[in-house]
Amino acid sequence: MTDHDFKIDELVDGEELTDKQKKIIISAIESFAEKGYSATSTSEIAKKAGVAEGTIFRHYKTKKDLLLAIVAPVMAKFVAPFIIKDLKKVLDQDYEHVEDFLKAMLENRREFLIKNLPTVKILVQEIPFHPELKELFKEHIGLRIYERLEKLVEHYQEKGQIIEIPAYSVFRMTFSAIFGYLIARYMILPEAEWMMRQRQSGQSSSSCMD
Amino acid sequence: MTDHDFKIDELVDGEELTDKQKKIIISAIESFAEKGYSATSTSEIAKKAGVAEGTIFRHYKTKKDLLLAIVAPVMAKFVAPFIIKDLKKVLDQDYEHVEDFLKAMLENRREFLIKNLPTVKILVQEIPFHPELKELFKEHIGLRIYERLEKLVEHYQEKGQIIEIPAYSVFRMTFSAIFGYLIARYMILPEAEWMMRQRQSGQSSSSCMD
Amino acid sequence: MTDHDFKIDELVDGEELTDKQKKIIISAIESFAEKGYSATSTSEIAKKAGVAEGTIFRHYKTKKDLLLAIVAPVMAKFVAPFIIKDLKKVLDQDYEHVEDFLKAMLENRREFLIKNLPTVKILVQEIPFHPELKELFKEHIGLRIYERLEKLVEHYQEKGQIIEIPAYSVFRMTFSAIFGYLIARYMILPEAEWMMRQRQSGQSSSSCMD
Amino acid sequence: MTDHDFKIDELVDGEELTDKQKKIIISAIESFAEKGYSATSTSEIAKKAGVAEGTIFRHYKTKKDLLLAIVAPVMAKFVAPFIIKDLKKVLDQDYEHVEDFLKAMLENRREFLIKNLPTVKILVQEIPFHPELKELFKEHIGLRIYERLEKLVEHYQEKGQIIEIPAYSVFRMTFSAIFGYLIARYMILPEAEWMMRQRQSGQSSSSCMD
DNA sequence: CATGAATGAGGTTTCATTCAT
DNA sequence: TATGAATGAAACCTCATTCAT
Repeated sequence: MTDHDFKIDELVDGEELTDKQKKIIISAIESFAEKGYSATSTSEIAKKAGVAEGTIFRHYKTKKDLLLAIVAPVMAKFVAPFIIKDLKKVLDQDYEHVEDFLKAMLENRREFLIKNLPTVKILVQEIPFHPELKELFKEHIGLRIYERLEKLVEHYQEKGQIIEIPAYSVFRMTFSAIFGYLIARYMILPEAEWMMRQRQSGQSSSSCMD
Repeated sequence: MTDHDFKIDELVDGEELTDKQKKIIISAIESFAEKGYSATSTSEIAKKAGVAEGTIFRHYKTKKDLLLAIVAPVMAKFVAPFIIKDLKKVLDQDYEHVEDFLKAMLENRREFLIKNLPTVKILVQEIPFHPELKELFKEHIGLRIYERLEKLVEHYQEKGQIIEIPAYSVFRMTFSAIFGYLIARYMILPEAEWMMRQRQSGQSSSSCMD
Repeated sequence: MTDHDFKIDELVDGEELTDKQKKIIISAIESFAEKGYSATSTSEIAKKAGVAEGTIFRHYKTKKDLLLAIVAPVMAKFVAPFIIKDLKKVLDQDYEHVEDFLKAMLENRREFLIKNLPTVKILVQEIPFHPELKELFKEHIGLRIYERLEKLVEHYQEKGQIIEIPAYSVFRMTFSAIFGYLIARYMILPEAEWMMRQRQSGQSSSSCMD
Repeated sequence: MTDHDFKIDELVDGEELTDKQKKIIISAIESFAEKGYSATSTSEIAKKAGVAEGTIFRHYKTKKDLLLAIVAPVMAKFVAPFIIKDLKKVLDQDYEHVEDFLKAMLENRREFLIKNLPTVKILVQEIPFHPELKELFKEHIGLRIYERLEKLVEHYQEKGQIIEIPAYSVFRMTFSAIFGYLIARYMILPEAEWMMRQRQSGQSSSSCMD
């Protein structure tokens, strides 16, 4: 599934980007993640990217367009593994138990998150402030994924592995638990380096919970 | 424990605040929570508070001082319940099992979070961008709480209720799980109203997981 | 009637303008008249007025607001003499013949134009490019004056002094003739100093046609 | 005399203009007339013309060159009818009375103006702001026409049809009257569609004064 | 204490123009 | 010849902050 991400990576990022455009994107990601969208100035991005300020606006009509150009692909990539055709069957045969499914999902999305840490950080930080982002998120996650997961929940409920409560409650709880954990673990805690008194480095441990 | 919060409330918030000062704080909280610190202008806050632009700076030397004046108290209130003297004994007698302790803590901090939603939102949103905030957080949470919790972990480890891994690992996992959940459940999901297709209202359910 | 203009002058211009505001208006009039609205930069106006650029925007939210603040009063002043109550009677007794009325009007508005030359110039130059200006003009000139003049035309038609064609045709012809003349004479020709080979100066001659 | 205009049309406009050049000119005329020279951007012209931004500058070194390329021909065309050799004789035999001459001139130049409305509009709008334009105008109108008209005035003064005042005064008055009228009638009034309550359409009436 | 006019640095964006392709 | 990416100066405008009243 990882290679899935990869192909989409190429499709979305590599598509027809001039050299300077790439530099702009990279610089913007760095600065947005570090200081936040509002607190980052376009002149700063330009300087870091080694281009003239005007160049940014040739490629992205506004500063917000630049934000969207950064954040939209990570949404697309985020949903990719859920879009596999006939999801139900595939999962059915792969994962007898919900726990297996959840484990796999956690693992899979954790990898994704680590690989796209700064971009996801920007997305999570900025989503509350930009209606456009909310809309994008709704389209990608809401309308595309939610209904698939709903079926999935019902499937496992039929198998008696999930209690009989509304699917959206299951979803809400699961989402809060899994993504809450990922966000806290990889995006909030790492800022608090002071906590790491013993082992410093972020060993790419593969255990599910560390 | 709720009344505990309350006393501190008075101590910190009510202490010598002029009428205009209160209006400023309220307006600032509203705007910061809605648009973020950087994207909120002081003139906007002044207008919403019904005071002159200069008045803000009479009370808070800089815009960042205003942010700190808002965010510092919620940190203080957040740690309050952990500061009870002789925490060990108290907890020891109250909670035979870790699960009970965790349940109580989750419940207690959930109440706190709900009561201070906008302010906590601001704190969580802005902490990554302001070294001063990180420092404050470190002082409050890090140095005051962490060592207490460490002892607590060791206490439950001695009782055989927690496996023998470094205390900081236990802390990290627990923190990620509990606060990740709270953040996702109360600060991220509520933005996505679209998800609520069936039951709309946020019934103040008291079950631990909803 | 001249003193009429004057009182309005005070009312509109002098009303509550800070010292710097006046300087800004004066500088803006000068620059707009000389180079046109679009070709004049706010920084230029600020420099000429001896104020910071930000000061302009404290008083006029946008550059266009500044233009309107300059141009709106001259419209108001322009219509003033037509707003005298019971216009019909007054004119009736004053001017037996249309020619007398037209002469008086030409003379009167000529004085006005000369006294407000730069501002009127700006108005005439910019009106084609700004829908807001057109709207203002329509309100002031169109709806207020046109109907009064219509009655006037009918009045003189009854007296047999104007041929029986639609009032708006009379108005259009008269307006074109009188104001076309004034514009050409006082706003276009003076730019062509080369033509004045003999007598240079613009003596404030009072003959009706010179 | 109309066909006169035509030949010059070909001479000036058609001379060696590539397809793209024509499109650029047409787009520029449209935009300049609508928004003014300063408020029109070259990129806008390029887009409207369907050419690359750089293409404009391949043909016209600067934006102002483009303006001149548009405005210079209409000046040339404007003077054309006055340049007929032996003007004096021709006019002498054609028009016994000044009134006839003026009538013919008004009629003739009105046709010209209507046929070239957008370009003349640009010329009239921009002339006050561009010394180069004033210079061009002076060369064309001033030095070429003025002296011819001076003779004409003297001719009619000798015939006793014009009072004995300096020729330049006659010229000024006549110019103001005729061109003021044309400008007001065809370039200012048409912007005020609100005035046309009765007859909407601009019937190409041929009466001298409508 | 409170005000709000004033500031000037800095923000985003536009624009005429150049130049390698 | 035509293109359009790149430029950087300058445009309009915002903002946190100061200070005389």
